[in-house]
Amino acid sequence: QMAWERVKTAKPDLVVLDLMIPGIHGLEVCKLIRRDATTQNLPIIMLTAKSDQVDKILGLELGADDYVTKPFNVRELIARIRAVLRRYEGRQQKELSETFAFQGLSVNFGSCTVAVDGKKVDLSSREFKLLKFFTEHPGRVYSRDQLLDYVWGDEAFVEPRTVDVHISRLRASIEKDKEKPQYILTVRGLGYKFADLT
Amino acid sequence: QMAWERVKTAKPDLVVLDLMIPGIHGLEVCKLIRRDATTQNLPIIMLTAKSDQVDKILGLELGADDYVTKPFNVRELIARIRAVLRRYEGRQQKELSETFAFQGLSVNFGSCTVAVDGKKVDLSSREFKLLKFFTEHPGRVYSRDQLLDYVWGDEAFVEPRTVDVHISRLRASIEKDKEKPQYILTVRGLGYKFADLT
DNA sequence: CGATTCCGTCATCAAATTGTAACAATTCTT
DNA sequence: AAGAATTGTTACAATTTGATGACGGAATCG
Repeated sequence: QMAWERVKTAKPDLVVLDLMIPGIHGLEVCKLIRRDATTQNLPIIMLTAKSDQVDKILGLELGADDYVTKPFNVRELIARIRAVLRRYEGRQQKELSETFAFQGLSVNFGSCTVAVDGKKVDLSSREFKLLKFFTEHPGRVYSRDQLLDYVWGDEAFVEPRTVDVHISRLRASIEKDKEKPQYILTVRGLGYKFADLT
Repeated sequence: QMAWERVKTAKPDLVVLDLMIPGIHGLEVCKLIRRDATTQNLPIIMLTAKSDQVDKILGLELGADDYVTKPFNVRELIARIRAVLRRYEGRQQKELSETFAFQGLSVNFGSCTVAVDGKKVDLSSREFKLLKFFTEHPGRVYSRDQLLDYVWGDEAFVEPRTVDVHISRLRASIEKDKEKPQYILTVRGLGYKFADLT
């Protein structure tokens, strides 16, 4: 549908869906928005003339964030938009500020800090990026080349063995038992992985 | 009480107290919540079966934010939770928008003034905006480009390095120990951040 | 206007980080 | 157990990065 296309291309911060416009099935649009990964969390406010509960409940299950029933006050609509956006920003920030914690290791992605058993640890930016990548995909094995792709990026052309050196430095900073790493594990012949969370 | 423990550890945004659950004295929990400094302003909604006013008034004095009497409509409850949260966020925002203070640094957003250990400090407008942005997002790391986006705005096309210079000037004005900044910290390879409040 | 402040850029210096190679240690294979 | 393959570690040079002083132009204010 047109509306759906526009949402995909314009990437708005919030959508106000008028269910009463003839020819457009607002609920369908809502479903589409919720189905697509890139717009799944987009805030939606529904405008509806019927104040009966059927629509409301339907909307609820589709994940609208608020409703306004016609006839409505413009000021009220604006107030609700504000409220939804405020909530949404909070949500976004929360997601971003997420931290990772596992067996005494805690990583804060927002402040880019790392602590082991509560003690702060200093890492270089590359070490932090490496650790971040690992904690985002725990338990999965990555080859040196893959790590170069994902952590170093496309521009950098470096020897695969360089990864070893950085892993070594990272371990020196965060592993407690030098002999038996508990966070970043070597998978001989394949690469490295972060420990399974189980 | 158990409920009280849970509130302290889980740090919810809002509490719904059911006064009618046997064995739990909802009013007691409410008192406890209001007595503790960290939860003093936590929004509370009370569920009660008796619609007589005695309880309501009691609750009021204890500082509940709203009441719902059984039997109640789930939608009504949700609506009231939304309303209370909306009010509460407004309150919070107001509180936040007044002043910021941290380790001798105090920023007044209303009068656009800054003081260190009580001594007034003069900042240029850009410096103030920069400091304001940082204090509004303490602990979070921002790259130069992000700072240009958020503090300079979309119209300005400026070298990312310019941020360094402004940080340097800002530090010269507010940091006490030139060698070890305590407010605006450098995160090598990533950007800058305001100190963690913790 | 004229003076002053502010802003953006550049150059330079100091310091931290990074990549590499060489060597040591470990694990696997036969 | 010896040799081969793989991984760990160290040292060092090259590069990157950040701090700061200087300077010209723009904006502001009287």
